[in-house]
Amino acid sequence: MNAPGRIFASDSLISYIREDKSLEQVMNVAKLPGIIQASMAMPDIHWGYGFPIGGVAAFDYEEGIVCPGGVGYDINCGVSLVTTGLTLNDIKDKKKLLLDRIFQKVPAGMNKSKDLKLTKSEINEVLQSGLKWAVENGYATEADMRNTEENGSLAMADPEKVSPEAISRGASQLGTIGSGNHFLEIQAVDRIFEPEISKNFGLTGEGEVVIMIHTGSRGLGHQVATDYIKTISNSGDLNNNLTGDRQLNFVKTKSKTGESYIGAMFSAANFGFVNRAIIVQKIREAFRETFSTDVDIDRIRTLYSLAHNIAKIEEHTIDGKKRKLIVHRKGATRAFSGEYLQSGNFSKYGHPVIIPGDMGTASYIMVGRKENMALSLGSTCHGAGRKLSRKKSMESFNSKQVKTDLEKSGIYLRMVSESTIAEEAPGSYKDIDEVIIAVRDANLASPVARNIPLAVMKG
DNA sequence: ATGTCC
Repeated sequence: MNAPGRIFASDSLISYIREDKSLEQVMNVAKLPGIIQASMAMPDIHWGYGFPIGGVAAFDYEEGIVCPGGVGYDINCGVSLVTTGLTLNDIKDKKKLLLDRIFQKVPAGMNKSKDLKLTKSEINEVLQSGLKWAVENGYATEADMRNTEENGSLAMADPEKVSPEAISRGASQLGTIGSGNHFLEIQAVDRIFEPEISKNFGLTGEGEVVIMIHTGSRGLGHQVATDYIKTISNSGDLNNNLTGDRQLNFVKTKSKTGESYIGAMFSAANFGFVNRAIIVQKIREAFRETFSTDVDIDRIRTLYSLAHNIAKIEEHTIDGKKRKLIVHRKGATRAFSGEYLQSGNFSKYGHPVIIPGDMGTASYIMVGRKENMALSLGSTCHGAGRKLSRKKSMESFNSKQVKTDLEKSGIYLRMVSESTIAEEAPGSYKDIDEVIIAVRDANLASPVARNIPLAVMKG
């Protein structure tokens, strides 16, 4: 190993890590050349391809490497949270109608977008400029853009490095949810822990209705990851893999392939930001149709949108020296404090950090602690983290039973595929409250608010 | 995660 492993967990959460191969994966990542500080893992860590899900690893940007497996297949898988200004009481009679409308407008599962098919040159613009394209074309507001990581527009994106196959897969997937753990959920703010910060984030108070979107760059990002993992493993260079696991292939950032991957990965990330923003627009339409003039559409706002599968170029202080690093976060969320951000909307407390739970349990809005820069390169968890493999979940849960149980708790469920529901049953995941306590006690991030689900749609 | 197979 070229660096130690550093796992953030509580006594009870560490027991899950002993049960799967994620500890071995933390060790594999630690073998990568030039790894800075440590191969890190968040409390929701679990087994993934190559890197563990919940892993963080950084390398020098100029001299070091980039590893597509350290980002994963769903590039810019991430979360957006939308505030409505409405209370639980305002929507109680229309909860089902609202979710039905959204379900009608936002394709999930294998379904594609019917009304939004882009030409090749339009897709190139999406990949190049992300949310800037969405704002210019009426698919997002200026405020949506301001409240998105990097304004939803990664400048180093290079659409020419995205294969035609990836582009064709993405062509009719903007504004879609997908399947697996992706979802759209109507929630209510259940508890506010930090009233000052929650106000700064744009929350009105306990009981406010909010909407959470969890999706990424769909087939487009998946194809980008597949393309580059294949290119690197077929390059014949025996020095780009030390572990035998091709999902841990790496290349020098400044090599031709390294620069191409970064340009393609950032393009896919821009696509992911636009994907979530278009879903926000569809939510606005659904509110307008459901509440007519009773609701102020301008009040439907993006609280924040951010990625938890991405590699970013960031400046960090390492051994007292400022260095430009490429920080891989796979199933880990950026959580920068106000001190680090210095300017912009959230420079007072830090940017909002959105942490989804599984369906049926709570989700959190958090804020990064300044101590986390030295501890985790400004990172925190990305969710509850799986406890059972997809296969084990399918064997253990029955989708009809899951739906009945959710409805008993007052949670309305719309789904495309029954098997996804069994795969994603709440019992497949760790206890989100436990993960949040571990993150808080490790000084990575503090809870600002806790949300509970009212209605959920899945692929 | 994923047109769950090149």
